[in-house]
Amino acid sequence: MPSQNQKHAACNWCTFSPFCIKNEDGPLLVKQENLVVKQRHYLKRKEVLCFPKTKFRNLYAIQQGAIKTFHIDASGNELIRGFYFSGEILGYEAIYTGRYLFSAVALSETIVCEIPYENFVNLLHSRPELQNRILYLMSQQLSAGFYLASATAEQRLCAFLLDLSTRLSTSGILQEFLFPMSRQDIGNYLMLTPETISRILSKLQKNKLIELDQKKIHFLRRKKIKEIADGL
Amino acid sequence: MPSQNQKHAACNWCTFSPFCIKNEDGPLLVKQENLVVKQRHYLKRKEVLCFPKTKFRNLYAIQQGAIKTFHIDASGNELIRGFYFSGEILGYEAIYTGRYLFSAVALSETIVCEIPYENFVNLLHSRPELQNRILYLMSQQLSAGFYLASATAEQRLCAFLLDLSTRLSTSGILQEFLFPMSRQDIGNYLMLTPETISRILSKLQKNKLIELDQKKIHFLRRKKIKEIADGL
DNA sequence: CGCCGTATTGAGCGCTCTCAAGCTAGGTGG
DNA sequence: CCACCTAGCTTGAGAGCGCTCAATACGGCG
Repeated sequence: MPSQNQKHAACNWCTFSPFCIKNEDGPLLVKQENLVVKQRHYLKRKEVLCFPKTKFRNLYAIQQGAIKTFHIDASGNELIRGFYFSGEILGYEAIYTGRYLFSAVALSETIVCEIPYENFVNLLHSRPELQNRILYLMSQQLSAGFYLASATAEQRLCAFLLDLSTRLSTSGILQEFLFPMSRQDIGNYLMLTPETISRILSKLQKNKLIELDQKKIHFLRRKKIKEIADGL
Repeated sequence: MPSQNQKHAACNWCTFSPFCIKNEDGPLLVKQENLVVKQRHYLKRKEVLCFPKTKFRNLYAIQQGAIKTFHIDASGNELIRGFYFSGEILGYEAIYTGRYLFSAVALSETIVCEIPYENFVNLLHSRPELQNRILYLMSQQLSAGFYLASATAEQRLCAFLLDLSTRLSTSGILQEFLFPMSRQDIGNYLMLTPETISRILSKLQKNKLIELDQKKIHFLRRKKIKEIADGL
């Protein structure tokens, strides 16, 4: 379990922070103005945050760690809908149906802030200046993962690597990071098999565009990777 | 140009109607409480509604007709992001960046209601009860096109056909409708070539699951189509 | 150390693409 | 009214990318 004396630095870049009064001690239950009640959950790897078809009650802000959302199709395949990292919000899709559409599980030890939707709505009503912020946040998610439409496996994977490198960094762009998810997860997300992911990563390494060491990836020629992602 | 004396029946099922006072005569400029000003635009086939990178000012409600949004990638391919039909809203993605991300063009003669974003926000501030509605609408778009992740061409196309049949109907589900877009557009949207679309449609017809007559499609065995979409 | 989940690498197959040739429907002008 | 033209659709043959199946290697953890 992550140490509790980290003063929750992640809150500083959480997209939800305008809705949230920071508290450095980080008690499990935080009550502020009776409006947004946050309860922190500490999840172990593979622990489930929510199940599909269960009633939608909370949005979740990822404070630390990583979450994947997915559902299992009729053939038993796991279709990954998205990844969520520090500072990102999960759950907007469920507002529409009133039920969660996907499973959400932790990819590593993860801390999430639970945001009861009812309280969230009440806060929005009482503080309309926050509306623009939430419109902004939801709009942002509408254009997420645009590169999934790219034609080739190499294009999609390169775009995904660049996407990860910006989202996993807390400030600016990283030339080096650790994959929070397995090759299998990457493959499911990009509609490819883990073998294909592995082969392309090996090829990128052979061509000196990246360096790989297990979960660690280091960009050697980011610009070239961007070109591949954009389709030359 | 569509006749103007249709009393705008489309407004009845427009998802945006809670924001909008209906007016049967349909003047080009509608002012209501100085809040949401709608200007109706009559677009001809292939006419452009907005360009990528231009400043975001308006949301658009499709009153009649059909719109496609797309952008051109570095290789010159047209990547289709979505289709919008009667009663649907276009433009949420642009809130985030403040600029339109895509081109939007009419697939046929189309009437759109222009909704200045600034007025829309003002209305939201003054009538917080509409907030839930807009959260609902944006949430809905977050799960649109989920079937794009399906593995095979046949799965994606069958899911697309079912999606179209519900969205093109104004009430309930249609067993018969006209394709508003070309095979090429369908292909671009589903990451397939027009030849593949054509071949699969022919195969579905040969197997007596659908009947085809040019742009017209008729479902003979909807349940079977659903099974294919779901991956058996 | 031995186990098991995950990653890598290889060989062969099949789905979808590419390229190319007809086909159909709608529009235009004589 | 018909000949022609064009754009979009259909159909076919062959190629290639990514999948399947399988063997091996690696690494964390008991």
